[in-house]
Amino acid sequence: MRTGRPRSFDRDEALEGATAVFWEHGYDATSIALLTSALGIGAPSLYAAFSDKRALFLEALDRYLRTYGAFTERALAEESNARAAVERLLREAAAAYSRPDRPRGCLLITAATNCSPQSADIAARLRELRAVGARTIEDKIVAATRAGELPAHTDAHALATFYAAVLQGMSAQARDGAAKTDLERIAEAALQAWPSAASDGTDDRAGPAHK
Amino acid sequence: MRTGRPRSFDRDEALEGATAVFWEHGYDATSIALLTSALGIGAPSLYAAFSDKRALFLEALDRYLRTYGAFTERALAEESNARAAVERLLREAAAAYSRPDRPRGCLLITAATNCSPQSADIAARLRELRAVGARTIEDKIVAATRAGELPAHTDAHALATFYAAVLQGMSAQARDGAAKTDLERIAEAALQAWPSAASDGTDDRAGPAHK
DNA sequence: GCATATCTCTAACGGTCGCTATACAATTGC
DNA sequence: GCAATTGTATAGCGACCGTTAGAGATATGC
Repeated sequence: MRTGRPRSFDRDEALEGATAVFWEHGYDATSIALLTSALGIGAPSLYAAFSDKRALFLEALDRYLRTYGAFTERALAEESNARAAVERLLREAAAAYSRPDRPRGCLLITAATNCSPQSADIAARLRELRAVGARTIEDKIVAATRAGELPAHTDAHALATFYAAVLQGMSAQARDGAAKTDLERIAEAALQAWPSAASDGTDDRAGPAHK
Repeated sequence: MRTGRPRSFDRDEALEGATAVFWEHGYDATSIALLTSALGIGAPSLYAAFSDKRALFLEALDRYLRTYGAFTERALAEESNARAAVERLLREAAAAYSRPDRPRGCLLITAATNCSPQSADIAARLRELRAVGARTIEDKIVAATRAGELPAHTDAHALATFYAAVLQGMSAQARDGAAKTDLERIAEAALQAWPSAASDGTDDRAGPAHK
């Protein structure tokens, strides 16, 4: 067994708590004092377990994406139909962003919206990860278009950017206090922009999703 | 004439500069040092002219809403047709959020997304102003519904919340580096959710905007 | 028991935060 | 000219920032 005085707290529990604080206040506005008081541990213990604030945030982010935020990848991977995947994505986001037992909105979207110049790299990292997510949606749409599920002239990039924007808007609305049903209605409205299968690419209603 | 040593800078120019800094970094992440170096004036001059950081922000916010952000109110007030008003609102937002000579996105939407507990009142104020904006859209939709411009069963609150979310999503996308054309395509896609005039309230395509 | 290893606590580091006292500069009124 | 008034520059306030040294606590190995 490992020698020395054992840690007085559960590391994963602390990481969970830190995730919640970062989720609520974002990277810059979360101070070490806020973290230590929320976790009930001293600063030296926190530093011994997680190196420093930046590393702790990145680990919390990673954990978030593998748990609370994993529904996005799952929806896109598990649904074979692209429209069903996006619908599930939006509906699960409506639920995930408004859960009463968790901070509202999405950590990936909100945690580094306002940041000082010295944490610009954190903001850049989150932006990059959001771009990966948007790209995953776009790839799904491209594949569906090739499979004939969508009109041949579908502008996958524009459509993916639209749904990425809707997710960001839903996160913002959740933070502004929107109810789960409000978010669900946003999701339903956004699905109206999905190009109809009957479209031949000249249909005005599907305009923005075509070139 | 006014006695004493004259101010060495133009107050309104300084306010303009401060607006840009707050717009870029948000309230909390904007330090006095960042402001004074950007404006080229000393801290005592800034405090003499604007009281303190909070008052300066609120004044910059007020100025922003009367200038850069005024297009929202204008679009809703000047267009008699609700659909035309929302379309103009979204298109002007696409342009306003991506102007190369200004910070990207919307100050009202982004300036207090991440904030420490001690600036919670600033965040609350911005949230309140956003709610007023959403309410203005909702009122426009209610009036249009009464005028027969929209189906009688139109859910004005849901539709207004959707477009408020789209604006927030467009602002986020602009901050993430989306091009003006990307934002325009988001606007076009969002307009697909507008209930068709021919709808009788049982049309599935207009579902989310009806009760 | 004792050495060793690891964690926790108190206290404090240098740096930056928002903000301001004080001294000096520049103007008007007379 | 000189008093009065107001802005600017330097320098520093107390508070908090992220972070860590040093001392004490608590486990294992033998």
